[in-house]
Amino acid sequence: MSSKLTGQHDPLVRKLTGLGNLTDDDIGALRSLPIRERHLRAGTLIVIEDQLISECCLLLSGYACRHKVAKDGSRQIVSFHVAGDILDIQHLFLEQADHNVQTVTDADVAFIPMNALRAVVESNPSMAVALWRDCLVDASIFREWVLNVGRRSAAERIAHMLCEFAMRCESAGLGAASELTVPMTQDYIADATGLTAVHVNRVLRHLREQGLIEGAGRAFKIADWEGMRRFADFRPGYLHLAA
Amino acid sequence: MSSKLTGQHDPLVRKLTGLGNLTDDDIGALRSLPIRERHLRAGTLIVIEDQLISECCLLLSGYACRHKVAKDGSRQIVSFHVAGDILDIQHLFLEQADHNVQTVTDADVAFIPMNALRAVVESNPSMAVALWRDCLVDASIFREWVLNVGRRSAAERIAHMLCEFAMRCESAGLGAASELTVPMTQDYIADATGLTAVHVNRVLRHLREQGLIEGAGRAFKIADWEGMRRFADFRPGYLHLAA
DNA sequence: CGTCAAATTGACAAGGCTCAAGTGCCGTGG
DNA sequence: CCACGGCACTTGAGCCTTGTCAATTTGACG
Repeated sequence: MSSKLTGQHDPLVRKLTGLGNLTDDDIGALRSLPIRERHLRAGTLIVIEDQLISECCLLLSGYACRHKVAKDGSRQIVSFHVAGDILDIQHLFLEQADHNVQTVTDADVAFIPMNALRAVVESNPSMAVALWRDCLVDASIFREWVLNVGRRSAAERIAHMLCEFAMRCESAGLGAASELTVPMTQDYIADATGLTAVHVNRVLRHLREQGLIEGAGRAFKIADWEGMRRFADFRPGYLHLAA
Repeated sequence: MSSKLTGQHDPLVRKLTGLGNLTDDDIGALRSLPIRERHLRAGTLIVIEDQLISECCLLLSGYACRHKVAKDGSRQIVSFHVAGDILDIQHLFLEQADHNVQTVTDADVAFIPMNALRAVVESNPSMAVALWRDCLVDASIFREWVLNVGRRSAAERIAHMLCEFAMRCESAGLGAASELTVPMTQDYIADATGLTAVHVNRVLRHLREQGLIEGAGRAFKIADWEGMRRFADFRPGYLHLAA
């Protein structure tokens, strides 16, 4: 189960060293965390609202999202996640899940017992700071999403979401933002922006006509990064990425 | 400046003991934090986006909000705060502000040097857990706001926001949720829900006609708590209040 | 009593939703 | 190798919720 010799922990180590200064000791502690690895098909639910959580889930490859469901059954995605992201670190100190976590594509995930993680946090202050900082960045992104969904037009919302997603992929080491092909369906984009899939489709056509994105159907990418950034009012300070 | 003898620290102590088990030692450390107290008029900006932050602001009385501004100048409020709330704990580990903080009413606030707070966190693990937990609850509320603004009708949004606000006031010791008179103007409600003030006015009239709220003009309160809860789909689990 | 911010109301416009039909793509099974 | 089924994408027509603009009223306070 434990695995000091393989590279399973690498995405996590990469992520956390980007968040703070980890000592060799910290990294050793990270690498000795017990891990249960799983391959999941697209659309698999990992965390379900109201569940009691005892394991922390780390995304090793693929994409995932967190979402909540309204009274009428409609879904609101509250964040997307890429390789290296910790999907439910909030359960370090909150027992009960307040939202669902689901894979968007096929994905490899690693489960770490929350107790083991709590133990590492207690004995490694700089690890605690890195993880705490990760929580704070998460919260900052949620704030930007409230603005995005609350005060931007449909086209701006979608453009902003795409800019953020591309930049986070780039910073996770998945390649240049301008080369990324978007992995989610128009349904996912709709649920993330508070729109309907039909309207997302129309907006994407519009963005394509403006030359801001390119590529047909479900395989498109950002064609004019600077134009998109300006159109979407994307100011990435809120991602708090290392300079 | 320091003030072991006065009750200035009490709202903070109240808040944090609700978040975790603090030892006498922790509370002593809290009470010996240096504090600079100020009275602020309604509408005063406390934190401004992009600023570098060196002090933490605690709300002692009155109400405050955090907000972001879109390209076109429109404003999105991302959270409201009540007495006892820590307004910018995120700057414990994020240097730069990604949003503004502003008083909604006249308010008393206390500024604590961020360094002093970091020192307390380092030497008092249970304090760290309580503050970390506070950050996690904050984030959970932001997620709910994304759902609120993204997937609920205007009336449901407003009703939900009012339910949350009332319940948080109650849990902060400001009196029963059903007795609270709402302190913000229709402009604030609009900016918090992603609507216009005109439409908020129309919706409030509607809610009044339904008997869900009562009271004229700027002084109204929830008249039918159970009805509001049901109408707004308000399930307070996401507030992670102590049982 | 004047002033100013907030609330209120009406008429009209528009952005985004709903419903419905049709297309393209890909994996599966015969 | 082809037919089939399913899912995602695409497009159109009409409607509805909410926004815009503008005028008026109300209430608090000096």
